[in-house]
Amino acid sequence: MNDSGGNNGKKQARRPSTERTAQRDPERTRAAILEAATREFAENGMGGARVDAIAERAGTNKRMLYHYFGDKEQLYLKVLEEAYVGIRTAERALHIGDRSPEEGISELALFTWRYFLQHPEFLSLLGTENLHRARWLRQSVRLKELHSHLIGELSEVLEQGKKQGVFVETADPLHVYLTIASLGYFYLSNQYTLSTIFGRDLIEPANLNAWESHIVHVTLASIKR
Amino acid sequence: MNDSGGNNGKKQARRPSTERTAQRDPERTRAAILEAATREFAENGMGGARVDAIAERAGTNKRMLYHYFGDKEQLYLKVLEEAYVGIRTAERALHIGDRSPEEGISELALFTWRYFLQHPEFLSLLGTENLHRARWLRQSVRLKELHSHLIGELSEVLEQGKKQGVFVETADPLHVYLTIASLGYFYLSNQYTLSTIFGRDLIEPANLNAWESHIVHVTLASIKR
DNA sequence: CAAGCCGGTAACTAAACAGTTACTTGATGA
DNA sequence: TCATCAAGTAACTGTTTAGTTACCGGCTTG
Repeated sequence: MNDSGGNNGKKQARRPSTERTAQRDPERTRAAILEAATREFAENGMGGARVDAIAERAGTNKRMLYHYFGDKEQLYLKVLEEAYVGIRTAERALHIGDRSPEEGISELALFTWRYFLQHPEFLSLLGTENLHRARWLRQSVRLKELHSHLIGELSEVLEQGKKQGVFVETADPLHVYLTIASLGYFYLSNQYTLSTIFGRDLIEPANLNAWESHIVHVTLASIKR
Repeated sequence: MNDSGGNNGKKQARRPSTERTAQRDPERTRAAILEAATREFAENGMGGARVDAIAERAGTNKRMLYHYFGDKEQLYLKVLEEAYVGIRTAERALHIGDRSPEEGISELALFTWRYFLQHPEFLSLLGTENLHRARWLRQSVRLKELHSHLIGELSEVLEQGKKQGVFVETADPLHVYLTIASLGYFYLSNQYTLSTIFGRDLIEPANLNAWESHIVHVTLASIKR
């Protein structure tokens, strides 16, 4: 009775691993798990993502995942935080106040659109997090201060434009940002249902370029005097 | 040894049900399942929705769900189709060509915004379906013709506006619709993360009203000559 | 130079899950 | 008045899943 099965309630010794151990590299393993998790959560949502799939994608196993990140929920929050840090960091490098107000707004709109286009996983993660009513994001302490900078800088550009008489007095920084983000987010995140129901391939380069111009046009038209 | 458990591999007779059977009503049961499924899928996505939870919410059991709808995927597609039929049916009742072109566009924008506001489950279902790249919607035969009417009617309104000289010649019906839908969809579907990161409660009535006006303003500003 | 810690593996477990089966009940029409 | 079929119940099953445990081995340090 040395074989597997048949001994109730008692653990039995496992066969020792005979495979050669891969080179150790904690940082690499951690980063691989985070990247694999980003893809898995983006493709399948929080509910559909599989811990086994993440471990396999990362070329490691579940034990390491739990070792570095605690559990599935904490790993998910880490992924979400990193995604936000990514876009806000790139945004800061823009310095939209350096040129004319109109160019500043146009630059922000173009940046946002292109960032969304190049980071579909960011859009997916936002979608998943909102499905769950920001349940995990709300727990994050890191992220609240990350966003005041954006609104502050945008506010300055708008003020300058108002002073120069090119923007209307009612232009509001949050509204302007939400307008830019709305137009980019919806077009890209909903491209699959939209392409299906309207029978037009929205991701085709000609259509993408047209929408890019449209975003800049709409944003400026809504605030120009 | 007549008790439960202990006889391997062989089925045993089940105790007959002693509970009183509820009144039979196939239509009611079917409708209850569909409504419960709509809520469950909207709240948890396709991956997170539980068949047991749907049955319980509908006040019935899994057997009936499989009896009426085949399986989880077919039920989900039915829910999605009904959601689209719902908005497109309400939209048709608008007759946006009956007044001036400007009023027509404004009416469509207001209708879309208010419909989104009153049907959060529709937005959630779109989000889930797009996460899966319209995997199920693509299989639907019913829905493709449902949308040509919308674009057709919108196109007529725009043409009339161009003829009257109030709209620019470049105004495109799909772009106009996508603009309206973008501004409504993003604000509402992403309200939870947005409220969290910007520290402002977007669902507060004052903010909702401001955004409603904003949508109409932006849409018209983008096409007015 | 050995002891123990840290990075790593793979098998294991309890619970949850989609889907099925065995059976009951009520209505209808021949 | 009974055969038949549709509506309904609840227990069951095979599989998947998040999370755990037992064990391994190289590197660092006392």
